[in-house]
Amino acid sequence: MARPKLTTSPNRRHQILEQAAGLFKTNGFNATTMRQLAEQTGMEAASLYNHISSKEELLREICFSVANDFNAHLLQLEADDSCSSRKMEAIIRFHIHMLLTKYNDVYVSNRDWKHLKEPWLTNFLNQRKQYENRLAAIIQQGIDAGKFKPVHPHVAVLTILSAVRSIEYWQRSKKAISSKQIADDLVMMLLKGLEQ
Amino acid sequence: MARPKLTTSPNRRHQILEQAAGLFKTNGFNATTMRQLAEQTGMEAASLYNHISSKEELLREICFSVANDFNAHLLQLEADDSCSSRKMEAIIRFHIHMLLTKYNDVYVSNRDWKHLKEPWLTNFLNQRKQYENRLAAIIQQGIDAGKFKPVHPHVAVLTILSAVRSIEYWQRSKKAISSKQIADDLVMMLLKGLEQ
DNA sequence: GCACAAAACTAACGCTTGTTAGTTAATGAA
DNA sequence: TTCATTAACTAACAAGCGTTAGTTTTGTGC
Repeated sequence: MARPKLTTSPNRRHQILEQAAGLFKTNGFNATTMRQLAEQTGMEAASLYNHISSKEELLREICFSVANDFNAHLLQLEADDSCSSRKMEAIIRFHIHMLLTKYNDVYVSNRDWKHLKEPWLTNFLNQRKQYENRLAAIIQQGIDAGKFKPVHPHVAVLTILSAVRSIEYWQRSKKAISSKQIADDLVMMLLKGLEQ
Repeated sequence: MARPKLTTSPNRRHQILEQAAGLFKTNGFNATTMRQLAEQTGMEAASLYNHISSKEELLREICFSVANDFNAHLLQLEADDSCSSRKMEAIIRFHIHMLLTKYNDVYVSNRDWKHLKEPWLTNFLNQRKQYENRLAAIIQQGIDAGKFKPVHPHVAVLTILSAVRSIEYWQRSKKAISSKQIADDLVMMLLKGLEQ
């Protein structure tokens, strides 16, 4: 009667997920084959299906893991009573932190979410839209308080989120400039502007 | 002895290229099939090869056409003797203008250049790196003149280029906010910052 | 050592892909 | 008319894909 086994099974699955994130990042979701992934994890392609149910499931776990992290952080920040400026700085720094610590996952989630299947695709997009709306609300509060320039809040949100993604380019050659320097420059530029 | 024909041939080829850009933008390069492209242009997949030599050739023409436009504009701007701030604003506005007027091409070039084959891939990357270096030089001049904050110029370049790509998200639903408003907000945020 | 489930394997299926080969109808110059 | 050229067609190939089926090995609890 099916006793639980407690072998290395959960580790193995986690290991597959990590390798998948690396391959997805490097080659893209579509261009990554199950045979490549199998080779990296030291087994045959068919054997992967003892641990996962489909290729898309791997992508799904990556995307929603990242989405959950961002949602959790924002939820915690919204409860805070600091001013809009500090909140926006915290958000920018958290995005940078996520890109630095979970580079593969965030990169794949940013680029390959289109390959999610329904109903998860719709769910993912709804979560993202909600996230952007909540950021826009924070910016609107800053504008109302006279702390931010009267730009359209949604434009500001997308500008900031796009700008933060420039970190993706630095992750590869992060020797030349320190992560802290990049993060500080980014926060400065986005909040105070490039001009003196 | 092979007299030139002057049929509709060049138009047909140009039409294929336009449809390809649209499909690449919507579905991505890999996910776009020659049979889809054939259907859109009203012929069979095999017939396309009377006008083009490969699928990648279509991508190549798109990418290098965009690269040429950006290079030409920068070359012209460098000859100008306006200050660094005006130059950077002109660059930002030109990127926005390109995204608005050649949306499909710029979008595809930004995302799908990875699928170029050698030696064009290397050539494309070299051109892009050179372009970024020339932008960084302009920013460095601004810093030296005390007009820009002393951020690392390459960080500033990538931040600005990434931020400008947020326009991609607006192109779809451009009814809510006017293009001019978005462009002005973007220039303001990047040069003067979000904070008042 | 026996039973049994987890996890590996081999083999193959069904489908899609970009592209080629060979053929046919239309067009325009000589 | 003749004849070369263009541009369409049909058919098919060779390769690669994700996935399934069926089988064998491995490891642990009793």
